[in-house]
Amino acid sequence: MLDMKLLRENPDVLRAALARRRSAIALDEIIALDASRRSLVYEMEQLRAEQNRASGEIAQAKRAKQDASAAIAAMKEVSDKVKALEEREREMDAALRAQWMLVPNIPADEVPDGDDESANRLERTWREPRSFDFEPKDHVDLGQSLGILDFDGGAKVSGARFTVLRGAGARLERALITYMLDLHTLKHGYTEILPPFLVLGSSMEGAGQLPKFEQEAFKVRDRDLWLVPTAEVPLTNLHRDEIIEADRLPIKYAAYTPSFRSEAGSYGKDTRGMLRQHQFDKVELYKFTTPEQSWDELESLTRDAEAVLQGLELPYRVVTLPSGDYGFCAAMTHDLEVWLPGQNCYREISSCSNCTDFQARRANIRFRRDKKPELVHTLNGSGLAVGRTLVAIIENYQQKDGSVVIPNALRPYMNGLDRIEP
RNA sequence: GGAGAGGUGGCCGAGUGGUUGAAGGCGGCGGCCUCGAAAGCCGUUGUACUGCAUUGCGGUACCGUGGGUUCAAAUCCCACCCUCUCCGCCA
Repeated sequence: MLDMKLLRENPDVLRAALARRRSAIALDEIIALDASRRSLVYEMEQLRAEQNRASGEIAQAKRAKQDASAAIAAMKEVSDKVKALEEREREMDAALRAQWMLVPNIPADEVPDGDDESANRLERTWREPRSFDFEPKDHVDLGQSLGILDFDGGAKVSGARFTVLRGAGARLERALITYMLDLHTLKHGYTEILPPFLVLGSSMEGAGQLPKFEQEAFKVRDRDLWLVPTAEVPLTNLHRDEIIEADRLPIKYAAYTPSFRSEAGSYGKDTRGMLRQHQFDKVELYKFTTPEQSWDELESLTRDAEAVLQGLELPYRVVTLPSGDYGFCAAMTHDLEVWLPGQNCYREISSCSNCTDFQARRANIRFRRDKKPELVHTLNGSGLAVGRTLVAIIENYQQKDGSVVIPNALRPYMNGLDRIEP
């Protein structure tokens, strides 16, 4: 949620920013709604002030055993008026809030202008893609012939976009989770969190998932509980409605959770394999910082995520998303894209964003350094998407005979196993 | 799932329907005292929105949440949420 002051004091700046973001929000409507609500509130408060004044007088009269029935009768009228105004104010406030909640964060100035991923700005590339002296297969063929990826089993048990991992494949997924958490907690100074995988609707709102992305999320029937689409949701809400002492910042969390996404609107996209699933494991990095720190912290968070790929020796590149391609809460996003030989392209494996104060305002997360509490900045990034990392390992470490070599860094987590063979 | 207790400011804890933003205490901040500190004493101490105003002075709201009664609600009524205790069930 943006600061409403932006709407009142700098509507043109806001309009330009939203245009840059390719957002089709009807600002004029919101501006008009806000103005009429505010004049209504002013009128109501005048009447309330009168009520309070008269109420004191009535109390005094009663104490002095004087008759106050005239004043009480007069106040009855004022009271009715206030109630009517309250009713209207409630409606207008709800309408205004509903619309304002749909306004996305605005991109930072440094974000390149452009519509979609073709306008990505390449920041850096790490390692050249490996050259094969045979035709590399994709993870589907490899995983099935190795008996570690069971797509039929996933479909049988849960339908489309679910995969069952077996044997060394399941072990590899678990090894990756532990490896990533160890790296971030032991080397990068993050505190490990294991949050609930079901959260309240209010938590989804606090993190910006609702109301806009309702159809993207899975909900428990008849209860106000949602399956987390990312650990970002519980992590954001961990400090909801808090005022954090400034010397505790930055707070850095690393959390493993599965992520549940309905992937509505992506029918026919990535249907083969396990690149796009309804459930995937992810280790998420999350930071609460001061406004001054947040841009540096975005860079270090991105580096922390990169360290996972470097540790696994997987070739990747880092891009900055263009203005028209932003997540709802993000002011700037770096994507990490890993090279997938089986797809012959780079694919997103992590998305690292500075949400500035957008989430913090919704979730009411502040810090105090002087007298006045100020909103924190929040940042999040995958460190990494575990399922896609598994895919990247299978495809990048495949051998001519169809086996897959285990990256050195993971062998301690695989009980010394150095290769998965049929 | 059954029975009971309770939710008040950063924390603890009072609060008869009428100058209650809310006693008291703790903590925090400022000061006195001291070579310095502790103790003691004095003072101060929320958030949001908003009007005038640019150190400041007002207004409104906020006592789990949402409704209701009333001229007036922390206080009365209703619903819901959460926490705790006991019983049952369960990994």
